[in-house]
Amino acid sequence: MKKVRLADVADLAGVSMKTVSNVVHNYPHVTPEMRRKVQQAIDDLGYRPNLTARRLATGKTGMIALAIPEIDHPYFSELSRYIAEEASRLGYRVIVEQTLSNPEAERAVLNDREAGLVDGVIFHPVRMQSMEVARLQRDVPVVLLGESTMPVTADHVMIDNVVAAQEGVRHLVGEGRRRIAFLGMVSGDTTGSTDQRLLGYQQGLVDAGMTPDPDLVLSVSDFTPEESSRAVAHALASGVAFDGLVCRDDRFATGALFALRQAGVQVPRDVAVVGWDDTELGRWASPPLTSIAPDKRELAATALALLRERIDGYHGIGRHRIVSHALTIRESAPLGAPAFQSR
Amino acid sequence: MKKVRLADVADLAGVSMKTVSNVVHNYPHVTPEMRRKVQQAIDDLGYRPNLTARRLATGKTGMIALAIPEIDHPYFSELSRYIAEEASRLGYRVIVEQTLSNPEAERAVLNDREAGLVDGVIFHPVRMQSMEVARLQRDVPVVLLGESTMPVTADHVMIDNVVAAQEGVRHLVGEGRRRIAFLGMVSGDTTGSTDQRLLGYQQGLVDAGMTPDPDLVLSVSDFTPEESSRAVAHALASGVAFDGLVCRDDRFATGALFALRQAGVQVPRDVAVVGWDDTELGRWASPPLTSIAPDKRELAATALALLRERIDGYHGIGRHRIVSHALTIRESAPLGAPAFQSR
DNA sequence: CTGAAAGCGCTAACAG
DNA sequence: CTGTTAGCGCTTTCAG
Repeated sequence: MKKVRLADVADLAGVSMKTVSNVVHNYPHVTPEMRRKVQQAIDDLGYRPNLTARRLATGKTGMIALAIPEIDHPYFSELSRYIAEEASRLGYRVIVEQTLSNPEAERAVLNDREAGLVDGVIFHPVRMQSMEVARLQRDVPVVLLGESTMPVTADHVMIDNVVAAQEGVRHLVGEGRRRIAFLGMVSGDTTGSTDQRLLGYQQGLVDAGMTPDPDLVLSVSDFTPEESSRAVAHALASGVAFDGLVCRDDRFATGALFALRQAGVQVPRDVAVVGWDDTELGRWASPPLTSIAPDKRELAATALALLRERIDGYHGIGRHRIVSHALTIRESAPLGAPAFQSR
Repeated sequence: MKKVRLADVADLAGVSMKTVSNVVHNYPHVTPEMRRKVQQAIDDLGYRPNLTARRLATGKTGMIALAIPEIDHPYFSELSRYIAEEASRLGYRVIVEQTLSNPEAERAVLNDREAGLVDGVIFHPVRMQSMEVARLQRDVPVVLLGESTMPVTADHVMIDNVVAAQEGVRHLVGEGRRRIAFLGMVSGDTTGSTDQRLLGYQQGLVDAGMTPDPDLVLSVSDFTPEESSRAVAHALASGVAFDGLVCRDDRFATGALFALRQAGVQVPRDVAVVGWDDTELGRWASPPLTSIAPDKRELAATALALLRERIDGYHGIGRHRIVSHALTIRESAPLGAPAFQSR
């Protein structure tokens, strides 16, 4: 019961390796009788093709790497799911590379010490700068995710963060909010996702004829709900007054909801909250979060489509794709619930 | 800038392939001068070893598969994170296999059509029965996760569900709850995780001198918070009265909290709720969930340790490991908040 | 301590 | 439509 090879099957069936291979691959032109005989031998021997050998011979691994900061961040776990599903649809297996936002780990994603592991990489960098990505990128096809400005050498998929943030602000303004804060600058987040969201937030205020107030931009010391909660609690304690809040992501929004509740501030009556990413975490928050919803499925499909083209030989310049988003309205910032009136 | 091979490096350096290989692998007995020369050639050529070829030659892939129902279920995404971290610590890469609780997909995990993809598999089945696992399991080392009764042919890691559920009940009883319900029978969940939790729940009631009431065992039609919420709403509407609730997992508990809130039932005053898995979802629920907390890190470490031993040649009988758990107390079922008294 | 050569198991070009 | 054979790139005895 050991190591059955293609050649063994060929021997038993009394045919050549090529014929066995043809059967394994379901090639059309094999006589039914031949096919039967070979299949018999395969079954008898319990033969299964060795993937590694096949890869060596074909030069294709049938695998892609998905490199993300944290597997268990709700946004990334949900995105991973769609990517896994789409990949499997295209016949790829996915190997997950968790960078934990570690610069070295991010570098290792592109600067791999060995080759031939995967056919392509989908990479969401957090610390790595555009230039560095360009410099390190080698022969492996790469599609970048996330909101930073990306090098023209790589493909890139994102949503329009500026517009999305503007829409979030517009929604709050439309509901009568006049002092709208932004939650989540994080030091070390060098890729500019937050910057773009902040920019859109400011733009949204200007669009509404308001003047951005620096005091209303809240910083968080780390990418956790705990820190977000702390930041909001601190702002409230410091007397920063706001009736609307746009958050960098649902996790931060979750922490914010907690802090507001602790402080006896009612949502949405006193403060309307908008999250980002539309994750399950926000969907079941109390109150459920209104959230900017990137089309994760489309994101996954687009990323894989681009990657596939690269794998199939496309060598052109980097392409940028903007994927659609929506504002999912829920209780934390509902329609028709003007400030200071309970529903 | 194409395909630099080991042989090319050897040529340039004017040494044999073996020597280059020795340098690449940091073998001790190479003269410093030789090493320098070879390293030079490696750098000049930008050589990187081809993993696939190495695998073919060594027979080891350095990869393990993690097969779970859903990547984005909070419990599994958190578990995945620890497994990824531990795997990377041991030098393994992880490929994620999402079964979506599909029987065929689960079968495919063990019954793989091709060999040589991974060195081992960590598998959390949901639909597959013990017998079937035993029947399908082949030569690849497998460690099973989850609570079903598992075949003696495979290793298995779990927490003691019965005891954990008893503890959950005991906690509620200690806080003065007298009508404690259990939420989450799901049809099609054939592995018995829920069964064991239910058993522990019943045992816990008996321990406290109470009589299990079938009406207090709530069924859910699918593994989603939505359905859980619906089930609880239905129970409330039907006049089922309870002052404590043990949930099959945090997701169900989240749905339950929602339904209770909608119905104007206060948690924990009117109903104290205990979740299961201690996920971020529950940590930020409102109120934050008391939850049975499997030690996910230990779970991951144990599973990988067992798998590693198998990969390294252990061929003995299946080993069962019980990993520790705790009851994390939070607001949904706090200490010192007897029923019908607000805090 | 280094070099030569025989695999690892499969694919694919090329004949037949 | 089927058979032969030369790789794919690395590891690893086994001599030297």
